[in-house]
Amino acid sequence: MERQTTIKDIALALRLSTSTVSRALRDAPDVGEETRKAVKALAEELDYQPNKLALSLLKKQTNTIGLIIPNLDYVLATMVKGIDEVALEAGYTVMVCQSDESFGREIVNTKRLLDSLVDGFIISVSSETMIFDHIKKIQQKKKPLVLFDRTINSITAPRVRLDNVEGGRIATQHLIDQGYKRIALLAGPENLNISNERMEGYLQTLKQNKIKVDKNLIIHCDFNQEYGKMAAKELLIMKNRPDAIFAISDRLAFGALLAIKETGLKIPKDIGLVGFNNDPMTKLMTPTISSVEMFAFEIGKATAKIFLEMIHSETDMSDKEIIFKPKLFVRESSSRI
Amino acid sequence: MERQTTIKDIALALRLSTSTVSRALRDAPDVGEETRKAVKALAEELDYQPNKLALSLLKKQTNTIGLIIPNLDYVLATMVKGIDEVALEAGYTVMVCQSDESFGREIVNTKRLLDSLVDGFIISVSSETMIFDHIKKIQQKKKPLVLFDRTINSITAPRVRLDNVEGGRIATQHLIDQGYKRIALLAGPENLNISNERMEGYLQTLKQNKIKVDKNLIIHCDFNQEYGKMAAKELLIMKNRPDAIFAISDRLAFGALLAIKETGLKIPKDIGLVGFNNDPMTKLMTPTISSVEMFAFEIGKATAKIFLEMIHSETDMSDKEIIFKPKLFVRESSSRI
DNA sequence: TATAGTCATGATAACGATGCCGGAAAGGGT
DNA sequence: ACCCTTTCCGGCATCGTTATCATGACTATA
Repeated sequence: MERQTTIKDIALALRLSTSTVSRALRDAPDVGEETRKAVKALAEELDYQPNKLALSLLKKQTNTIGLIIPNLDYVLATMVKGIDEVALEAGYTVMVCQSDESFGREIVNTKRLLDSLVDGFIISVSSETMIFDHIKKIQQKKKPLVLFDRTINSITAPRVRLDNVEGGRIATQHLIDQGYKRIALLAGPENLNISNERMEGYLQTLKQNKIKVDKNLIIHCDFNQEYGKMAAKELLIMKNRPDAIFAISDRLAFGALLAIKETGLKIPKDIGLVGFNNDPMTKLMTPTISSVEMFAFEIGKATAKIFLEMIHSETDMSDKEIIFKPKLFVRESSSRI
Repeated sequence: MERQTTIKDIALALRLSTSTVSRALRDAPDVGEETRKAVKALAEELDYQPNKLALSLLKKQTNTIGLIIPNLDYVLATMVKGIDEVALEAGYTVMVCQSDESFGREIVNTKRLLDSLVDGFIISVSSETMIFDHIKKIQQKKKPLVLFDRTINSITAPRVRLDNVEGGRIATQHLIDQGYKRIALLAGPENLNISNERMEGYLQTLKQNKIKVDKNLIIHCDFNQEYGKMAAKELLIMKNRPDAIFAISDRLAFGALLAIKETGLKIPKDIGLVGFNNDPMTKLMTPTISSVEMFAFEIGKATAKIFLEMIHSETDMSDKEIIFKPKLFVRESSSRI
């Protein structure tokens, strides 16, 4: 690890004080024209780069954002890309930490990032997380915090998310419109609010259409195609099996698709299927799968923008909430009419 | 941004010097038992956290790894997870930067991370990158550097990668063993060595089996299912169409699958298909797609381990190379016998 | 000609922590 | 009574940079 050239080296070489060199480099006034030129020339020659650590220590600002996410699946990777793009543009670097859906890891990550003195946090909580002390701690330290995607109601902070209830509604209504009568729900983990909100939309829509809710048609499982397949199997062997499945995520829908194929049922004739996320893979399955687009990239960008706004303006934004409207892409798996 | 308690606050409150407080907190000798207890108690009470910036400045070490990757697709996300896991364990934080397959972005990211004084770099280059000055600069500054997955031959640095030639071989040989005669290759960008290595394996195997290479059966395209589909279409409408396609990545294979289906050809009877990466999705397609497993998670872990070794030992490791052996998972898309 | 006002620069403290050196007090051995 | 260890602690420099204030040399004005 080679020693970096510092402002002091330049000062010494030019018989100037560090103050003058510092001013010259920053184009501050109060520096003679010749001096400035000489300093800049030497800086260039020695490949001088200001030491960010020293600056951060002084300014108490690291230009770094701590990003904590549960995993790196298609949706989150896309959101990260959106966040990254906006942050980079604004001169911020993002430190991505995966909690891997584990509460413990999320706490460790939070602590680590707090210690590293990131300027603030952007968080999507893990599915295990039900206690939010670690997040409150961030706020106690008065660090900017923005929640996105999987938000938390008991924490007061700006949030960016999809209107998941609406997403559940449009998916369910679409299935009903296609003539499906017994619509099952493949839901995510029980305490995950994005899942519960989509379920809420599902329930509302059934009620609105005067369809009685059958609790047996609602199954919770982790976001994993294996579980999705098993859960769907369970549904399909029921004596009074559903004639449509609304999966709360495409991963689950993919699993369900497999299960359906194994039973020999025809899609969309015997059974309909709608997923969520609009993963590009939905277009590649046979049949192609209808899915709810959630505008992950846009959500990512909006999240980063709010974060930057929080950093730069001192106004309280804790009640700010940006909600994106979902859009259903109808494909073969649910087109019966 | 609340003011953090510092060692000075504790010193002042306890009428001690900062030196003593510092020693007490670090369990250094030369501190009275009572003093130590008092300091620790107060530190606990005030929720004292040492300022990492100050430490980094002093020690010239940030405990941070700069990770530059071209994108966050399934394979890379899995590798990142492996790197993350090992790094976290060792007390390092990873700064992930996506170059988004752009040469310019890769340079910007490198510069940014260099300025942030990361302790070293782990890099998988973008497909556009053909000039490596930015990477040489890292080495000039004597920062540890490990290349992984998409490595570079003209740079002397430890590297961790798959034996891609072997991967190309086993996939091609498998297709030949299944009785396919005209095997097409859906390759990646022309200057990407992982793609070229897999192609090399393909060519070697054809030669070994005394099959003449038909240049028309080799198509280069970006890693994107749309392009994969278009390229496959091109192949399929040839007068003398191939009876098997070896796609250099599963994304391309998925595209090819669609194209094949649209032409009405039967898989694996009329045409065979093998992909690369063993993306979980291969198991969900209809038919399921044979694919070459590349042990992404293990490659990630091995990469991080080498990096840590480089940091901690002073021995030169620039010729270290870890090569993982690929493994073919045969599925329906190529099982004709 | 004295005084005020530029202009260019230097000196010093500060950010938060550690490492080294030195020194006071207490105790032990001769 | 003297010296030498130990034990415990404070002072100072340091990391690289900027902010604030001070200084010196000119120049313009009354």
